Amino acid sequence: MEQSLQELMTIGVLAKEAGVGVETIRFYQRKGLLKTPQRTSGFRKYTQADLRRIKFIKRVQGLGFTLNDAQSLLDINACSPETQPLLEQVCIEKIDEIEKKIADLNRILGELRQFHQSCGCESSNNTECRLLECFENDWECCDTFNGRKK
Amino acid sequence: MEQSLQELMTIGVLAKEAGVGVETIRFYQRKGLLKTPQRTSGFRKYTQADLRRIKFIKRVQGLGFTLNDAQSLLDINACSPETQPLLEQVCIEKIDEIEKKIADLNRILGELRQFHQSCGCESSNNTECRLLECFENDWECCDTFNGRKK
DNA sequence: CTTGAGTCCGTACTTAAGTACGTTGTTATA
DNA sequence: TATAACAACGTACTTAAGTACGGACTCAAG
Repeated sequence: MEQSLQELMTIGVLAKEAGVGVETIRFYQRKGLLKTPQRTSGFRKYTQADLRRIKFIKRVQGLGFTLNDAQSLLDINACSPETQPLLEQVCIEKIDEIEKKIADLNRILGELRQFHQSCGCESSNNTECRLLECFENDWECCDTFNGRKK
Repeated sequence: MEQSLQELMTIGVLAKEAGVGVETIRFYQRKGLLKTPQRTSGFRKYTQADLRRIKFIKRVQGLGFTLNDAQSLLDINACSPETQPLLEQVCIEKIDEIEKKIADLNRILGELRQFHQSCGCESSNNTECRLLECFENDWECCDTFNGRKK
């Protein structure tokens, strides 16, 4: 796992490689997401491991995790027998959270579709259907307002 | 549509009725989501229409819209033949957005479940499987790291 | 040797959607 | 009439995840 010294990157190169801004890296460091790198004459020097770490962060972030989540995941990075229960718990919690989110969004989606159907597009000559009322009472009002019975 | 004067509410009553804080109402007014109400001796007085408006805002907010979205929706409040295409477009865009979100979360969920299965709990003596690598390459690495072939 | 690009640092700003604070003014009730 | 409860106002604070700024420093190329 030795790092050949040739591959050390400046912050700018690392930023470009990782597809983030320089300031983002400084920010991550302030947050403790990246450990303080070695320096040569004041300049931060980064390794491939740092690059992997940032890519990891961006990836889990893209998966709906926060930076704090990412931090937790990084903290329990090695799946040793000790950290495993912790990791498992984090996973279970996150799975649960995402399942809830999906259920929520599906509910919203259903409601939106219903609204779109009954109020938005079908009836072209409805002067009575007002959005405010349509959004009240779980849309049961829409049909009435559109002059059609339910 | 006349408003009997008896029904005018103070900001506190309106807040309680709408299930929001007083400061939220002041904030909505500053944002232009509520038009400046009439006053009696300096105190804001609100109507049932204001209450409906706030309930509308909270409802569409619960549907995943932002306050700016709510503003737009309120602007095109009347579903007249003119505003209808606009309304329809807003709905379609939002439906699309939510569908994407759900698809994304489902993908994440699958990946997390897979990760949980292959890295998190099953294999108890894996010292090699590291979360970082597991999250790379869409987790195809996990099985390998756990010493099992795919 | 100079110039320009890159880097350093601390600090302030950004967006969204409020929440909290401190002071002053009004109203309803005991 | 006194006092508590409520209202008004402007301002500042909150969280998340950065982005921007300004002045100083360093490095590589011409």
